[in-house]
Amino acid sequence: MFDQEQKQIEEKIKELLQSHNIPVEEEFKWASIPFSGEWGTSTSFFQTAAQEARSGKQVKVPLRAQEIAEIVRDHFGLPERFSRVEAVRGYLNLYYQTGEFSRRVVDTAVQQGADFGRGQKQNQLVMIEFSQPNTHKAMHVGHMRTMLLGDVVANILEFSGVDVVRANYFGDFGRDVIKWMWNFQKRHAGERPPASNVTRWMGDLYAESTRMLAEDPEGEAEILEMFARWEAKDPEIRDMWRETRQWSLDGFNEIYERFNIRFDQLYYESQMEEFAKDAVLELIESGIAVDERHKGGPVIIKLDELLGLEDETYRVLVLMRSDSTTLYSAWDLVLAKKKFEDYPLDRSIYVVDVRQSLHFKQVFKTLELAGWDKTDKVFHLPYEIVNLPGNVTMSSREGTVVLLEDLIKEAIQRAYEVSLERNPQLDEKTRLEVAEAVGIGAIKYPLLARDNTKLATFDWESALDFNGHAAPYIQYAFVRTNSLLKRAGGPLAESIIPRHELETKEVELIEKISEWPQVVQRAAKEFKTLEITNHAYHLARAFNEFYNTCPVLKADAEVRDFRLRLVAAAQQAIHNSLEVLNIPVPEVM
RNA sequence: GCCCCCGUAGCUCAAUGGAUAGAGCAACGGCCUUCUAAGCCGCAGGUUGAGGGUUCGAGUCCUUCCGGGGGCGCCA
Repeated sequence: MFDQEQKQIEEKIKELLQSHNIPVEEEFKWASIPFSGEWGTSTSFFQTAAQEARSGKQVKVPLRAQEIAEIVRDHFGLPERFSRVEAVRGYLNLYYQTGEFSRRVVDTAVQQGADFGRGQKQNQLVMIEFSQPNTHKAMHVGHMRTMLLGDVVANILEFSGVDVVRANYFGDFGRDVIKWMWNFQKRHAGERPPASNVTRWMGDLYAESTRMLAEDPEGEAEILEMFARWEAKDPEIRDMWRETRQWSLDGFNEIYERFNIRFDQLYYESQMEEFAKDAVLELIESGIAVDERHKGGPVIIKLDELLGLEDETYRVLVLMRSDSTTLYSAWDLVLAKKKFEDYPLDRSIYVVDVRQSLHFKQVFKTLELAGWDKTDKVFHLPYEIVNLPGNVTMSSREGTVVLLEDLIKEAIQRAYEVSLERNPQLDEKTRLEVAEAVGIGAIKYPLLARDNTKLATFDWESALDFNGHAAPYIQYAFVRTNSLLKRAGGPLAESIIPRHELETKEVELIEKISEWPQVVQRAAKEFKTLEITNHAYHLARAFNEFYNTCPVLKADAEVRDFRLRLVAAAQQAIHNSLEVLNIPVPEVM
């Protein structure tokens, strides 16, 4: 937010160093000063000193860094709008004239409103593929991570200035789907799904199909036959498939709506499968894939051999079964290209769990070998899965799942109970809205606040714990800002330079608000939702501390006017961070 | 066998290679006739799994171990 000042100071420092025959760093790193009640920016001279040492000068780096910092301090004077400059342990610390900078931070947040922190348009188009549920199965807590990660990374990129296409890729056919239909036809012909909780019903029938198959000696053959009819596009089977698939898709949409997640582009595995056979044949023709079907084997690509690698690295990719049906590796080859045919993409991101890392390495390498020129634009964004206590993997087949529907229901119920306790006089309609917002936020937050590479373990107790570092804490801070501004009534005062000595908590809050734009950029660069949750939490905490220390409505007129503007700025920053996280923002709690 | 990830306070997790490694939970002690206590303050808690290396500087990068998890030819 203070790029201009930093640039100017950079230039001055460079000149100064040059005139002292001290080597100049190409790039300046600016960081905030560890907080001590004042607020400012700092840079260090360790690298410069180290460069001197390397060029043969006899210097001790830390001492020399401090020396340089002092030289700069002494010859620098006080830059405009700064209150003081100090040289400490190799660092040059520049303290802001808090009044002027505070005004700018507050004004920026208030004026830019919903756009506060939004990056400049970059003329870049990125596709993010996420969620990828399998139809005819339930949606469980394990499916939540890709949904939330994909959705919020998309928001982050969008907010940072990139154009985004949100894509979903449904697993809508295959053996498991046929198995479901086989059981449905035998035991549930003519039935319709219930009005709500569709995915549970679909999941129950899937589990039943697994049980029934185990005790039905004819089952295997019947399923194979049905699969063959599906492949032959038998109208009866295709109709049943389309209809039942839609039930699943409708069920998924219930959950997406609950989470406020939308997609711009839907892909289906069945769609890719149609083109996959030709793609595989081409790879055989071009000598990349090896056809072992004549000896009862599959069609494979021996990647390491083709690349002349001694160590096992890419291993072998199987594209087609010995019975000439294609595998998902082949579909992914088709889809990767199709995305770029559909959109002029600069980047194509796959949000898929870490267990598929090798798969994507293989697919991308295969495309490269086949001469596709866009493999530098495709990127697998892996995340660790959600387990159950005792390192139990969630599996529809094993029945070791916590259904997403149940979690959502429980979380909202719990939020409702807490609301009754905390704020009894709320009317019923509002309370239901609050419960929804708090419940949904509470289950989203923990996964977004965890590094993608870290395994998550689901347990009911912590999932329903709304205390401390959690979404309700941030939502509550927002509600407090809201309450203050409402009570104050009327429009905010005009832009104000505070005349009073700012309280530490005020300065701290202003600093957090000022950091928001750069947090967005860093999160976008690293695809890290964690950056946003951390910052939202820090904003909320800074506000809560301010709230407890600094009277707003009861302060003297001038202080009150400034603090109300500060509250509005904090509100905006908190609001925008929750928006990016796609966590609901309740007006009251 | 080859490859990937994780290891930080009692527990769950943070920390663009930068200054004194921070939060929450749990424990203990305070703060509601004062802007909503889903809050705030205090207290305590650490050989960052171990060794070696790179660097002015390492929880962070490299390397060797140890412990845990995951992936590796016809599931997705």
